[in-house]
Amino acid sequence: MSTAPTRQAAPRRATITDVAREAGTGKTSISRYLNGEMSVLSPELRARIEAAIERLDYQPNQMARGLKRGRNRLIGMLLADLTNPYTVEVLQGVEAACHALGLMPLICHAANEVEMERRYLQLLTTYRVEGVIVNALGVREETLRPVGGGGIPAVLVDRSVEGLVADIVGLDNRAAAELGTRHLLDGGFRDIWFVVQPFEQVSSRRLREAAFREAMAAHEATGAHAARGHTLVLDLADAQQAEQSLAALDRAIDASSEHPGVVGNAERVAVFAANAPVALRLALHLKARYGAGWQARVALLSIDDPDWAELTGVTTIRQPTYDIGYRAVEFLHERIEGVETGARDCLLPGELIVRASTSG
Amino acid sequence: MSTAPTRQAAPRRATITDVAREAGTGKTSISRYLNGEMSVLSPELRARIEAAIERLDYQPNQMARGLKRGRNRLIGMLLADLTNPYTVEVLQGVEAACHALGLMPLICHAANEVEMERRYLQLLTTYRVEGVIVNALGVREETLRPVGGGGIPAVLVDRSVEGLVADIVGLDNRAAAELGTRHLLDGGFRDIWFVVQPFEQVSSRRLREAAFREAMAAHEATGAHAARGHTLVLDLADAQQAEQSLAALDRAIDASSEHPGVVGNAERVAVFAANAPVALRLALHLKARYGAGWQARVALLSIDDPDWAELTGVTTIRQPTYDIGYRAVEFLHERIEGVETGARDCLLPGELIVRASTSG
DNA sequence: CTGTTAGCGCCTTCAC
DNA sequence: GTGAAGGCGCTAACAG
Repeated sequence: MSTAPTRQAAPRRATITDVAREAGTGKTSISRYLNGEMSVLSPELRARIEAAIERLDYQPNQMARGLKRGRNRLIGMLLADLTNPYTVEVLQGVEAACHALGLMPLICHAANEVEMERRYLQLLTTYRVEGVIVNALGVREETLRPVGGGGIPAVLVDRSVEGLVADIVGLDNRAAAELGTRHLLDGGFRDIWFVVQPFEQVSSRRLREAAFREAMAAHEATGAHAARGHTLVLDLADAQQAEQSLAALDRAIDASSEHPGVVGNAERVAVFAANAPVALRLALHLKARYGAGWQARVALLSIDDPDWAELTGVTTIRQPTYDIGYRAVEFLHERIEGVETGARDCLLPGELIVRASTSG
Repeated sequence: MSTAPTRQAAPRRATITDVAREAGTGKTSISRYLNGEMSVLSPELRARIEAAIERLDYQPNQMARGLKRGRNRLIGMLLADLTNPYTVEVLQGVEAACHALGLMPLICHAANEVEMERRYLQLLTTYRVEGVIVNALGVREETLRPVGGGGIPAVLVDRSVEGLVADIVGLDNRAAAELGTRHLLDGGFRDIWFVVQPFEQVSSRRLREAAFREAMAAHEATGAHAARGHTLVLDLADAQQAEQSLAALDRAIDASSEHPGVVGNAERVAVFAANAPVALRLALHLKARYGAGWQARVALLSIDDPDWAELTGVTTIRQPTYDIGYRAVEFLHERIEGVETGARDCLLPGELIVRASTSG
């Protein structure tokens, strides 16, 4: 009458067969029980199964189920950069939606390396994820080929991928950039610098920059006070380039005013950061150069609303990050379930949060 | 001679059987090829296999391999709170180590909800992960039971779990808290508030608080200038409680000095935040209450070194987060490979980064 | 209502 | 060197 083995070394997890034996029935009934087909089970059998499962601490093997059913409820989530708060916030929405839909996200962090991205993508297909949510680096369509037509369903977040037709959800970049630019213009700023990372590859950056220029041009056309707009490319991954860019900005600031603190917005340089990482880099640089009072010299405005914006009083345009993540999963889920509509765009609006930086 | 089907609807991924047929051989040889047993394959066959794989764009199904081999190279990573920059940084180390060791991390975010944590843990075992890295909430051992003895290998990050014996890697909390306290004491501060989230459940918080008190006591014993230490519990999840705590702090600050800006450290209140989320909450509150010049009133020091610390000139104790994540995976890997040593502790040192906040 | 029979895609003896 | 057969844990027809 040996009940429990004394040595608990590697107590191989109970399988469906074990449970069947324990309950004195066949595997089928167990399977039915697991899949909630209760109506087809006599209360008596059901009770026995319940007991057996309990006794053996049985938990069905998802891998095996997946293998058999051809769907494992796994989806991939490819992230370009987790140090960007935007990404983490989106992730929260993704997690929540996955949970609600019974999906399990496999999170992969490319850490801004294209090669990593490629490897992860391939790894994900190897695990037979049912779909992928991609917040891509500026990669080519070919890297994503397996994902697009004929491949596994994909939905893009924030940025599109050249040549790849897929659902995309993200900020309404045009509206957001315009909103910010207009806010600055309305505030009386006449010298506005739009600072953005190299944007050829990344659609959202491209769109923001273009919208900025258009908004400036539109303002020009109204004949209101003259204002000059500049686009400054800041490559956060290239120290050399970054230094140069920042130096150019410094020159503009130095030229704009010799009397910090007593100038109106018309004399103050406004800097419009295309996203939080850029804004942070700018703020750190400006503080290092102009001291704690740097904001008297420069008005910073940023797309994205990181922690420190409130703390430093920087005006921002907050993205509906949680919703972006949530919607992305919903879209993907629909695709997985077989929806065949053409590629959809889901553009969510940003929210302007005015703080001291642009009101001074 | 139909080569490619015109309709690419759902081109079921090629299986090992397809490849075998395409290469005109048996599945066994394909399997051998996949597992790198090249020496046992004639160059000729090997070439044919290579070609077939190429032609079919074949990628072995990890799930099936896992099912057969009993190991799927998946590990779970349970995170208490992704909004804490600490977590993200640790994650980077984890990702890197996984990559190096051929593991695939399944990342789960409990978002500070114990119930979520439980669910994810159960989900992870369901996917038959080979091990788990846990940055737990203040949960009971029972929740983690499946993980500990007899269950799947686990290694803890940052906090221990009561009653659970497992490897743990994290900051040397005692040394870090002592380092910070001494820095404050050396700076001449006489009124020091240690602010920490409810710490009964979380070992790292408990250790930091205890070390703080001990350091204060030790200072007392030296007979140097008198200094008072207070522990303030700040529950970030409870608005009511938080308000009260902050009010208590405010009273202390108000009492300490009526002449902001002209006081030395002896008159200035020092606040030692047990981690970044606490520090942020404090900074936001203090700024709201005392305005942009709040740092003239209060000296803030924090364990953790978030983005905004440099920007606002706050002194910090930086944790070796990347290494923590990396080591955690290494430990886990060893366990997976069968290492049976007793539970190990890996305590890594923090680094004091002195900024303006504590030098004024 | 319940059990039996085939596989899902892959690896692993064990023969040829 | 190579291939056929069996089984990992589970589900999905089919019978009873």
